[in-house]
Amino acid sequence: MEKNMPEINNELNQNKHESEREENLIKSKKENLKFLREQNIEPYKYSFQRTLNISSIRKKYENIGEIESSETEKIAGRIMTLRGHGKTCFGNLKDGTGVIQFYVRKDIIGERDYQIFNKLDIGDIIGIEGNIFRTRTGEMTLKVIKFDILTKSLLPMPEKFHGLKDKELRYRKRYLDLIVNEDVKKTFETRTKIIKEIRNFLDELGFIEVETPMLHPIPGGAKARPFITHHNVLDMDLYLRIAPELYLKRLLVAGFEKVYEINRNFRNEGISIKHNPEFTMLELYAAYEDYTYVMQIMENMVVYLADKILKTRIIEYQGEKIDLNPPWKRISMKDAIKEYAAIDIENMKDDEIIELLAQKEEIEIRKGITRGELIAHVFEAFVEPKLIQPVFITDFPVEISPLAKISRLDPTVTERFEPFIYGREIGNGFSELNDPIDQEQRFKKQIEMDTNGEVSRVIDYDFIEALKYGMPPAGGLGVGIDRLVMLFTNSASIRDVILFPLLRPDNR
RNA sequence: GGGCCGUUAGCUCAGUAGGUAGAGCACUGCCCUUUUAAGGCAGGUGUCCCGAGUUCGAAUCUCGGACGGCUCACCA
Repeated sequence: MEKNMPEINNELNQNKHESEREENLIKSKKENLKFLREQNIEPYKYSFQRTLNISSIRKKYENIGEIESSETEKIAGRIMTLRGHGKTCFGNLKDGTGVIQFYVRKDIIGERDYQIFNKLDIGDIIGIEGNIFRTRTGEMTLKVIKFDILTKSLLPMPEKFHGLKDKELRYRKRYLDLIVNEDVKKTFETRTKIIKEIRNFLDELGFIEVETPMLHPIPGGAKARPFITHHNVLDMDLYLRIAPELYLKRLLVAGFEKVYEINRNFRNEGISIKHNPEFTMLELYAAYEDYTYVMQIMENMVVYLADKILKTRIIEYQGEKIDLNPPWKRISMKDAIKEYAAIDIENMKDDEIIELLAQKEEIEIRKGITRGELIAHVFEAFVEPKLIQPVFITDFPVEISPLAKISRLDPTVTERFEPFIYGREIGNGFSELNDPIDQEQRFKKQIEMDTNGEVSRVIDYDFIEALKYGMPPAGGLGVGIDRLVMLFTNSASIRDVILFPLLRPDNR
C-alpha cells in the first residue's frame, strides 16, 4: 500500500509531460478550432441529414460522365486526404460504406467559405452537398456547393499511405486501426456475418437461442481456471463462467429440445495467438440425438457459412489450401495415431508411451497419470499438427471426457469428437452423459486428477440433482467462434478477430 | 510463467569503430483552378520506452525494469 504514493507522483509528472507534448502536437488544430468558433461556427454539430451514403452514391451514379448530375446529394464522413491547389482543393471523404472524392472551388463556395474550408484538417468530420461528376481521369467526384463542419478532430490521423502498422497501437487504439486499415474493418464485418448466419442456420433447424448465467456460484462445464468475483450484498464469491454447458443441460431437463447460446466464456489462462481470456463460444444441445447428429450439424453449418459468406468451399488459410467440402473424414483417436503417426498405441504399455512422450521435452507427465491422458498427449504431440484438412477425431478417452457418454463399442472411450482444421481444434461435441450416478462418479474422478489445486474444485450437486429428474439423451456441440472467424478471414491471431483484445495497461 | 526478438518525431521507417539524431507522410508559411501517395520553395516539432552502470562522451555497450510480438507451458 505504501508504495502507491511515489507511483501517483510519477503519474502526475507523466500526465504533465503528456499534456505538454499533446498541446504541442495539436496546436495548429486548436487554432483552427478557435477560428471556427470566432466565425460563429459550431464545430461539434448535433446532426446532419444525408441523402445517401457513399456506396449508394457510387451505385446511383455508376454511369455518370464528365457532365455533372442535375440532382445534388448530401453526404457526410471523415476527411481522409486533402490536395490543395490554391483556389481549388481535392480531397477524399470516407463514411461507413466507402470513400469518394470531393472537389472544392473558391469561385463556387465563395471567398469567406473558402477561407473557412482552409481551416479544416485531415480527420475532421464534415457534411457536404453538391453535384456528382467524373473528372478527366474518370474519378467519381462530388463538386461541393455547401459544406458543414460536423466534428473537429484534434489529433493527427495515422499515415495515409502505410496506415497503422504497429500491432500494439492497432490493438490499443482499434478505432484508428479501423479507420485506416480497410481489411481490418472487413474482418470484423465478416465476424458479424458469421454469427448472424449461425443464428439463421440454427433457427431454421428449430433451435431456440437462450441466455444462461455468466456469474456462476460453482465453475463448471470445462477444466479451465476461472476468474473470481464477489457479490457484495449476498457476500458470496462468484465465478465468471468458463462454459455454459451445465446450465444448458438443465434446460434439456426442463423440456427444451433444441437450444443454443452464443456468448462469452472467461478463462483465467495464458494468452496466445489462439487464446484470449474472454472468447465467444457457441454451444448447442439437441434432445433425443447422439454425437453423430451434432457432428453432422457442425459439418453442415461450416459448409453453409462458407457458401453464404465466402461463396467458396476451398479456402486459403495462412498459405494452406483447405477444402471444406463434405463429408469430412471421421477417424477415431486411436486410429488417427496409427495413421498419422504410425504409432500402435493399443499394443503399448504405459511406460512405453511415457518414454515416447519424453521425446517431446515440454510435455509434463504427472504421477499417477491415466492411460487415457497419455493417449491424448500422444495425439496432441504427434497427430494434431498434421490435421490440416477438416477431420472429425472421435472416441476420446473416458478419463478426459467427464461429460460424455461411454462408447457403445469400447468402454475405454466416449462418444465424443473434435473437428480439426489447420491443426486446430475448432469444436467439441458428444453424446451427453445423462446418468446422474455415473456423472457424479466422473466428477469425483476429475477432482482426484486435478493436481494444480489453485481453485478448489467443487461438484455441482444442483446439476446432479437436475439429472436425477431425468435428462433426455442428447447430442451437444461447442464451437469456438473466434477460431472459426480466424479461419474464414485468414487471420493469424485471435487478437485480429477480437475488437478489443486484452492487453496490459500501457504505463509508459 | 519460461525462451527468443522488438521499442527512435503524431504515423511509416533510416541511423556502428560510442561524438549528442534523420527521411517520407502529417504539421506551419508562401506559390498553384482536374488532383488522387498532387507538385514547388522554406521550416525539424524528439524524455531515441524507463532506470542504473561502463565511458571524457551512450539511441548505439552492460545490467535491471516496462510494454509488445513470436514461441513453449496452462487452456479452447
